Amino acid sequence: MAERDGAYLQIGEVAERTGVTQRTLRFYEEKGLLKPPTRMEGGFRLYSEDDVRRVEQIKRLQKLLGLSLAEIKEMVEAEEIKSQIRAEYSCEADAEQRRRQLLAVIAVTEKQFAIIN
Amino acid sequence: MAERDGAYLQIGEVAERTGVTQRTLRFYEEKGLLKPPTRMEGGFRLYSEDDVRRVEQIKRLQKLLGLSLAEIKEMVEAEEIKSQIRAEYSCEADAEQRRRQLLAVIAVTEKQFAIIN
DNA sequence: CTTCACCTTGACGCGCACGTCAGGGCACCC
DNA sequence: GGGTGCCCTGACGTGCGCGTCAAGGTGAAG
Repeated sequence: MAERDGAYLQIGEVAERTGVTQRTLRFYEEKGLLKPPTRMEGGFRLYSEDDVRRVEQIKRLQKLLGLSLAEIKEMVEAEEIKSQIRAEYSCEADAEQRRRQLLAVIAVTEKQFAIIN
Repeated sequence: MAERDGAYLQIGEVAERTGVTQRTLRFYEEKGLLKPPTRMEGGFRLYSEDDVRRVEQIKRLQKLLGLSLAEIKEMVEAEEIKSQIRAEYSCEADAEQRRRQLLAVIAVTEKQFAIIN
């Protein structure tokens, strides 16, 4: 039943690509940071490119901003809701995205201010 | 032997001012993030305003940039060396400070870039 | 000299973010 | 059917950054 084999990745490949361990990927799933991926009949996890991008986003938020996984989870859940909204009201979702970018810029600017004193 | 009493603070006052606990102050000292403060005869710690500023700097680096205490310790030690150099070659030290500010700005800009994608 | 708030040094505990086995199943190739 | 390599789920271990007692010393007031 393997349709478009190349589009899905096993956990080991995702680990190698993103630089996190398999344990970490399962841990993120357990904590609700990654949605449970599809599985093959045997139970092996099959990740999409979207999942890979989300892992990279998590790493960025964690390493660059020092956010906890709980905080990142909230952001991820907000993303979920946002994309659901976008599916129905696209222009509102775009505004939401712009607002989020601005908030990020503001946060960074505050940091800059604090560092320079 | 108490000359200029008001210039020195006990650990409880520092804790209240900076918003960290007494435990945290002792922990930072233990880990080399704060230099051992002067003591009164009985053993009570006496902190200077400089110490207070350093605690606030540590909190900034920790909360805003998500640095580990080990990383912050390295920065603090670099500060130490820098101020020693400044005592001897002041113009060179100023250049060093400007370089550090620029490095901070670059770090922040990289973060900004990463967040916006 | 007593009282009471504040301080001291251990030492154990805890939540987070995983690491690291143990014991077993699955996929694919020969 | 037998390897070989990748995967599965527990479950316990680990380092960091402190929190939290325990047991006792200090300092200033009365």
